[in-house]
Amino acid sequence: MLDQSPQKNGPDGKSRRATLSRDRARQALLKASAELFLETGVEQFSLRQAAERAGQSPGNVYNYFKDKEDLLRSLAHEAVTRFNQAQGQAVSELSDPLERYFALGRAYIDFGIEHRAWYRLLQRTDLLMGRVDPHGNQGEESSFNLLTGSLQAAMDAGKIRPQPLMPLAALSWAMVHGIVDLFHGPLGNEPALLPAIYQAMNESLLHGLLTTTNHPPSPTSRKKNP
Amino acid sequence: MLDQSPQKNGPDGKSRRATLSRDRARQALLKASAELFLETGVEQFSLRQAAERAGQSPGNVYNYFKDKEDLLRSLAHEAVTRFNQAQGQAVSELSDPLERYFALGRAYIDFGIEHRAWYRLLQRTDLLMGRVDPHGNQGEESSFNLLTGSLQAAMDAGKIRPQPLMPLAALSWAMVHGIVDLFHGPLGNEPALLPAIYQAMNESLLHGLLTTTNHPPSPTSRKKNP
DNA sequence: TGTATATTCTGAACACAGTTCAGTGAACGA
DNA sequence: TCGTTCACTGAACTGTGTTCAGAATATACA
Repeated sequence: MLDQSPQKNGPDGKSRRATLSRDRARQALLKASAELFLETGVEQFSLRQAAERAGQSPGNVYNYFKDKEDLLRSLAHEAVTRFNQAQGQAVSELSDPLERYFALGRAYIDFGIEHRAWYRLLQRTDLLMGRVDPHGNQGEESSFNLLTGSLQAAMDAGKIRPQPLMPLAALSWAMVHGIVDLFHGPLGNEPALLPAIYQAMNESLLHGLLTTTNHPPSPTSRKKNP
Repeated sequence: MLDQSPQKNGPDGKSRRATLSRDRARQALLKASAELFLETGVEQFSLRQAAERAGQSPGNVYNYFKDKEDLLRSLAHEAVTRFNQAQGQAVSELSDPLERYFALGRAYIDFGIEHRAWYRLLQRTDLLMGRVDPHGNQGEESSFNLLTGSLQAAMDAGKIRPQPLMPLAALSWAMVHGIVDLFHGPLGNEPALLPAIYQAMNESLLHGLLTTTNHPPSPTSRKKNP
């Protein structure tokens, strides 16, 4: 029931030209919005400016979108597609689950840093990682499923210690998202740190921080005072 | 030169009463703002409503703050103090560097989730982790220094593998921030995941994800194709 | 005390935001 | 050609941050 365009297909599909015009106007609005959005970012984005750029009156926007948030959500569909493509492409030629896992993380971070405006839009509209699938695209797999899939495969193959899947997936998500967010903010002036952070992330995740003979703990129990 | 209150102390300190009144009005404004802020959050916070709540006219705010952003920054000072206190308290009775490290992370996440509004304000004003020290408080140590300090101490004590400090600190920061941000957004409905994420974070960071005999890599070089 | 000066504060105004809606005008089917 | 439909405009409403002339008030000096 997520029809944000009140397409009232009259009986026997009448008013075809009108519908076409509808689509064209809506598309023009989306295109102008995307343009403006890339210039201003989410925070500064203005409905009126978008409408003006599309050659329409402000009020007309509400014939196509419920409100500003709805327009942004529709915009975000485009971003979600790009993001999913980036994620899919990152692992398209990799079969080793661990390699896929790290490639996903790297692609995630690269996308978030390179397409800052889009990423922030995805974040704002809760469309990140495809946990809320916008238009149920059957073709491309949800990014979150790619992540959980690679982790589960790595466990099944005995490459990483068996453990609950969701916490580990969420933790991985939090890591890459946190890195992106830090580079959008307080670390924005130090892009040179990124490669070193990559390395720290890889080594820490793979081998842990400890130096000594770390008797790998059993998956369930853990001692408190070593 | 960050005097946001244009205190023009005339020669020989005249107009004492006026200055006192200034402080009271400013304080009333800050108090009302904090109240309103906790109800609305950063995004919905309104200058006019804050002024009205403080019994002042909207324009008068600009006698005490440069603009809305400046008022929010001043508000954030309060939050930064609370945050630093939480961080300091978390490690006040711990001496083991690794314990301090994990306690900091846990306190960070707890603060971010419990005091959502304050945390988002800190994030927005770039005051998080005290990298930009607002009022140079000598008494309390910067939170970021607490983090780097515990990591450096852990390395010095030979508890964790030696490696560049800043990337690891940034990575740790990104992790906890990412977790907080995810629970502010897409994971907001699943607070039950948090303890499991804690455990995944601890075990992954300590021992790594790998199962097998992971010959701990030398600190500098790392093979690419094992 | 009375007067002059300085400071605090108000209230109206401006530009811009999102949103609503009565009315216009053009395309459409009959 | 006539009605009907429907995309669209343009004005209006509320609320935002911000500015500023001037009122109100407190201070300093006589």
